[in-house]
Amino acid sequence: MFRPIDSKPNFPALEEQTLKFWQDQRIFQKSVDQRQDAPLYLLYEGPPTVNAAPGIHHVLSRVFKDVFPRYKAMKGYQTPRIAGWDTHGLPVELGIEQKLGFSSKTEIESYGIGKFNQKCRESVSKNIGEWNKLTERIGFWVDLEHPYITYNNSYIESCWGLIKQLWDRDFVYQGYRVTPHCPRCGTSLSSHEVALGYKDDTPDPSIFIRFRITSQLSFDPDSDLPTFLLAWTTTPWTLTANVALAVNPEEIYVLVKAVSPDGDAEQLIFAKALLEQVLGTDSWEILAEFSGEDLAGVEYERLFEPKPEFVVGGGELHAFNRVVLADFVSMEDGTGIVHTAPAYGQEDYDLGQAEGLPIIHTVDLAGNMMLSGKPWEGKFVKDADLFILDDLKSRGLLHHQGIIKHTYPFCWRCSTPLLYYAKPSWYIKTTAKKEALIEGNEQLNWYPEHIKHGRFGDWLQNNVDWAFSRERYWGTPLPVWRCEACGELDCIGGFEELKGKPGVIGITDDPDFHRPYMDDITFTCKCGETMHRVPEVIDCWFDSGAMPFAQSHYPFENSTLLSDGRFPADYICEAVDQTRGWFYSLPALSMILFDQPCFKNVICLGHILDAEGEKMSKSKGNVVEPWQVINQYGADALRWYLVTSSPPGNVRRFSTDSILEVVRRFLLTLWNTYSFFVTYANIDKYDPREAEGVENRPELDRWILSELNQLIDSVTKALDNYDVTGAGRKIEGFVDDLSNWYIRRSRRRFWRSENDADKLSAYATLYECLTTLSKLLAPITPFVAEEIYQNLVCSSYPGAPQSVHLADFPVSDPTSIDERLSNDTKTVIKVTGLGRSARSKAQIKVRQPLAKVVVKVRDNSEIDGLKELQHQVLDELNVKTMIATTDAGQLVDYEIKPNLTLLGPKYGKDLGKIKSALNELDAQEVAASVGVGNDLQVGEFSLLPDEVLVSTIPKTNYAVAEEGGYVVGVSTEISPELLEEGLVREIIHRLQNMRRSAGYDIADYIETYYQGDGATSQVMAKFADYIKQETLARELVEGKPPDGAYVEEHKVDGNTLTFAVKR
RNA sequence: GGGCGAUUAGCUCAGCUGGUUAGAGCGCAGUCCUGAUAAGACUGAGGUCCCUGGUUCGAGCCCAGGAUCGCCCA
Repeated sequence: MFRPIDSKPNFPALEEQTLKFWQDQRIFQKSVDQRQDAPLYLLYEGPPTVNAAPGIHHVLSRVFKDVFPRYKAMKGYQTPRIAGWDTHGLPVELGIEQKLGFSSKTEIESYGIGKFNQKCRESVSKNIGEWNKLTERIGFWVDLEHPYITYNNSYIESCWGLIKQLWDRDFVYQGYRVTPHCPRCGTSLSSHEVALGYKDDTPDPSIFIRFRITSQLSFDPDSDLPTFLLAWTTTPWTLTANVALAVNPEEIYVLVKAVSPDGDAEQLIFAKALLEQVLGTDSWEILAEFSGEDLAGVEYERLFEPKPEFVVGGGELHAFNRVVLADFVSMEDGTGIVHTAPAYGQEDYDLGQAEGLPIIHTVDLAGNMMLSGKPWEGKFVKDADLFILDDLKSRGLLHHQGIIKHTYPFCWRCSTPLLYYAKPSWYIKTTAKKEALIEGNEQLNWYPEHIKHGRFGDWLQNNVDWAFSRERYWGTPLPVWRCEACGELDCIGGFEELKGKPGVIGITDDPDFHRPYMDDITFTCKCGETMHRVPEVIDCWFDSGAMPFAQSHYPFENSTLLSDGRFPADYICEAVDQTRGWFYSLPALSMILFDQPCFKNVICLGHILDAEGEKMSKSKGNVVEPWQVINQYGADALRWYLVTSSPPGNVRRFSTDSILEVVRRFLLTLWNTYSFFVTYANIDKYDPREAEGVENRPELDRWILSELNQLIDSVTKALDNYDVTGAGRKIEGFVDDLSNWYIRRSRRRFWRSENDADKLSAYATLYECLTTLSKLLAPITPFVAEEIYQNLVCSSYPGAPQSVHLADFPVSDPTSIDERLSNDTKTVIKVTGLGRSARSKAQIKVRQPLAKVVVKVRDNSEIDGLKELQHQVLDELNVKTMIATTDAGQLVDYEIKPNLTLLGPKYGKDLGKIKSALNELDAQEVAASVGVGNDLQVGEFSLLPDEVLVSTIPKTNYAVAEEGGYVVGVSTEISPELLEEGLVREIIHRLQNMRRSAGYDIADYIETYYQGDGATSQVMAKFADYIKQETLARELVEGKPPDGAYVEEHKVDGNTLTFAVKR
């Protein structure tokens, strides 16, 4: 006996029971342990940042992370999965800052770094609890009991070990990094914060400046006139830090003779494309034309001579500045010559690095000009602009000026304009491994594929060194100590190493590897003075990129990690915003350190928007709360929706209505087939063990088993190819076939009272479909799969695996696949659909039997197939005979068309003529002639039979429906015998409904009473046996019903009848 | 401003190498069927395949430009 089930399931409640079963029996544990000696299949869990509670988008990635390891576990792999939590970083700090009401770093420091970091730790620890709860509830199987947490000492120490390896191989250096800086708050802003504060239509000066050339130019015609490079900027104050002018090597530049706004003749060099925009349409003359490349190295006079201490880094400052080449120089606005100040722009800085240009700082962190003896010293940069312009004007270097309105970032806290400002920073020299990174990317399988050479490939092509230090508090401390006296640097690769340093002090018994405790540890330098840790912590992306190693405390433990099969991972999955985050930090570290990529396959998910296509955000209040969905519909419904609704890489719109649709269309359909099976199997006391190896199954059973085995094939292929959406959609199609064709067609086989071979075969077949489905579904909807498996398999087979997730994934049996039968059945389904359509047009209900159906199919093999299965057609359409043919002559008239696929390539432009000539011919004649294989003369062209397409138009003496080459007609004449039969069917239908209304059980026997006049009650008597059999009636009595009977009055075919039923 | 992606019915999505009348599910209206079904079948309404050009005998699909939305970067 199977456990009886509710035909109206409460999925969330069922899932809670399943969760409890998994926990009590430690099924996840077992699913990993039982494959001890099997090959490994590894997922790296990209650690979610636990600075807030999880949202629906986290459910998305966690479901996609879950499916493949579950699948591989059933395929025989060992699949350990370690959970991980990303706990460091600015978002966590900002949350605490907000809670404490701080707006600057000085406030944090006076509050105390130790106390501040403690708050950060408490905040993320609390969130981990929330994340654990949701992770378990959605059935994401990952080891939550032994997670890696980036704030743990062991994790931090691994990061130190890796940094030390980079350090020893000269991959770490100190340089500058240009960050958006708020001069009022005195702090850098993250890109997210910058995005909060862009303002359109910000007015700024737009100025054109002359730079006097000092080189001899090869293309300079002999002239006494002074020659200038003309450059453009919107930030005059940065001119004080100019070190180069950049031109685009691909663009055309010109030397023009012009009259200046002041009326003097002069020679100017700038981009030809911007000539009219800058100088207007006349008053200039082109003297020479050349490419930007020709300008490389041209030298010019500096506008301002910096004090020596202003030069803080980069290359040497030469007597003259020079022109350099840069692809990013655009012809959109300005002059095509870009003023370059590496201290005040990211592009400028990168260019400076590439060209070995010096870095000049003329502004302090408060945004004030440094002391230079000029009129603008000590002024805020925006105020200094005026003084600087005056100065340039007085020296004849300002060509002209105006105002531009553009988009500019402001501080989201205080609305101060942000300055791009180069600050000291530590770098990892990723550019040294750029080619290896690009090569490594070739070895990765990206889903969707376009990311590989698109977004991610481009990012690698434009690789710049990784600025990995942060001037913050809650993060892995950079393990570099510096001697204040001699400047000696020492990178520490582990805690033991630190403890062993000469003269080390400040180490406590129970150390915390965070600030400020690490800041307090000092040791003695070779020179005899004290070494202190530098103040920076590291980018939390380094933390996450280090997870393949740090999650195992490598290299301090697990020394064989890289060689024992635990590296690289088979699979990772995150959303598309990670292309420059984790998708990068992960291979960057493993390629640089170990020369190999650390994962093989990656699914890159699209983002989730709300039902209107708007981004979900707290301020809009359109954020979907995952718990609400799960509690209402269940985790399986959510999982199925996320997996099947759209391909993983797409942006998707999320609405709870769609979840309801998924429940109805898929989960309930599945449930109903399951419920149907259990109901009847229990009535018949069906035992699957008796039915093993049933031979000679009827074609309907062979058909669904053929479909089932094809399904196993295609699901396996799809999942092997990381296409879970395809797998899910295939399963959906099968469940639809199973429910709406197999079971519908088989119902009578299950109702029959005798237990014959046919019935046994039906049970065995449906049982096999359901148990196989439970395994196919296990990776995607693990809960309902478990429910079906437990009830159908475990109940009958005590020796079976304890859980569906401990079972093997089904393997297709090729001998069960009968493509011919599958195709023939497809034809039958098509034909019956058309038949019903035809009946519907003639308004003849299916209960009314008809004499004949004529089916026109596309070829002779379909005729054979259809004849093979004709009883299905007869039964479905309730007709007596079927005629199958390829000639629709008795149903339709003919229509002819040119076969464009063949004629197009052959006749090309003459196609138009052929088309109109063909229209002139008699379709009936052409059809007949072409049908027997004759060529066809059309105007001047002779067409082959294949080159003419013959199709049909329905005639009137049948009710006809047509689609895709099939034509189905049902005869509309109804004889008295057929009418009588229809009447009997109608009566049975009414009685069945009455049984139901009376609330009788399916298997209850009844007594039936009827009273009435005319033909209808005669029919009752005539077909009494048949009616009794169909409605499970012991007696059929004409006369008054006894007390307690259920009575209804009916109008059947114009006669009034009183029916009564009694148990 | 740059890069990547998307745009097909009211909604969610298919659509093969360019080929004849662009499909499914949901929703809506109607008819039918039902002894598993919260279901199913059929019919109908619903399409500027984002727009504009181009290539081609022929474009939802290829090319160019543009629009809108999303993401990443400025």
